Amino acid sequence: MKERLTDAAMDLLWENSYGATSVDAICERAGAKKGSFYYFFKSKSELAAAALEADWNKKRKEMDTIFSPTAPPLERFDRYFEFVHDRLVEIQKKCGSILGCPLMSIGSEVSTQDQVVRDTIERILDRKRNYFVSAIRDAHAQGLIVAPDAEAKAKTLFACYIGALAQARIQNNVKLICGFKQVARDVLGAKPAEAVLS
Amino acid sequence: MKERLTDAAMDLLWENSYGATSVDAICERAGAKKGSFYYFFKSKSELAAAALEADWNKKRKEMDTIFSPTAPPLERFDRYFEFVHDRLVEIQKKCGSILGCPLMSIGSEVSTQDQVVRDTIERILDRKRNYFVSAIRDAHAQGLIVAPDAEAKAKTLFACYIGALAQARIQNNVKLICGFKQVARDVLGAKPAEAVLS
DNA sequence: AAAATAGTTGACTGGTTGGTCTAGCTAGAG
DNA sequence: CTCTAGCTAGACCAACCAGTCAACTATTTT
Repeated sequence: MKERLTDAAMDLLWENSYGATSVDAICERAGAKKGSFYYFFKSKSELAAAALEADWNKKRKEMDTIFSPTAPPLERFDRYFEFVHDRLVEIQKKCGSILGCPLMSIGSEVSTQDQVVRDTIERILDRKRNYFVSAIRDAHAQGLIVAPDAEAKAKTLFACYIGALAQARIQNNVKLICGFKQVARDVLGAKPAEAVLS
Repeated sequence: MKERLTDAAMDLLWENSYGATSVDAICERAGAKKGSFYYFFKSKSELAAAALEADWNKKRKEMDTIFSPTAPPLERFDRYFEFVHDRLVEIQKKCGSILGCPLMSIGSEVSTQDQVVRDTIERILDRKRNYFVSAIRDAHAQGLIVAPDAEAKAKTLFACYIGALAQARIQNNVKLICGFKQVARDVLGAKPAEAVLS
């Protein structure tokens, strides 16, 4: 039941927003009653934090696969952005909209109002960013890009990435993400794929 | 009074969020009564749209100055990002938080729920992006950067920019914006300022 | 001065919100 | 069979929500 609740919450939070998602609605979708909700979670904001954390744990394995150190560093990004794109399109089929990044939309909604959720989001964003950092570090070490400060480069790319996702959500337009693989290479300062061979 | 209402709405929407901003709160801050509110606006969402539009009109002149075609194209960006930074810091002093870009946070909050506000935001974002496009076009024409597709480049830079703002809000951290001038130059593929002279 | 227009007031409504509480259910251990 | 711990049911609450309305005042227009 606890899992059903976090799943339902995640769906609704992502599709709508924190403010527009009521506890009643979450319960209804999860097939639970109010009593169960407040048995497992002591507030709406704690549920949101738990839902985000649970969601992250589900995605973690895929992230580990995609960003596996055995893959060529720049390919990791290609595969990641392709993966995200495919998933967003799939969700768009279900719910009619490009939903972007939940951490981003929920994060900027609640950041001034809910410290618990904000902290959770910050933590998860940081973990995600770390995948970027090590891929960039590896790419630099292999001479594929010039990025002596991998942290800074990762921050830039990450900002660019969530910015693109945010725009995709606002405009309900997937195109921005389609072409993001190339944008990422530009931002990283990588030569285009074919040029690397020559 | 109408202006007082849009101003109050803008403040509260930016500092908090759409969902967390009640009509009562807007009225209280504007020193108006409910009746007046609904005399001028027929709904909360219409007020939000009006507030965003009014806010844009206030900023427009400054944008025109900063992005004046008489200024060297890359300097326009420098001055713009500096301007945004200063303003965000100033607001942080008042309200304690880095608030990022209101279009962004409100936009991704309401995008799936409120078509009126969403359309307004999309329109304003587009106008903003256009300043980027022409500056990039000019920079390309003057050989300062290589950007044959100015539109695409502008989209990338813009995504990067609002992504950085979003992160700044979520983390309540201004550092990301401090260094954004340099990031922008990297994304644009410009040589560092001193190198241009040599 | 009369009439029309523009803006203001605050009490009001019906519905929803996040959250509480208690009584009861159910499955497994003794 | 009984006891108990984990869980569920759903009625309930005060606060708050967006939005309405008829009555009022101030300003212009005629």
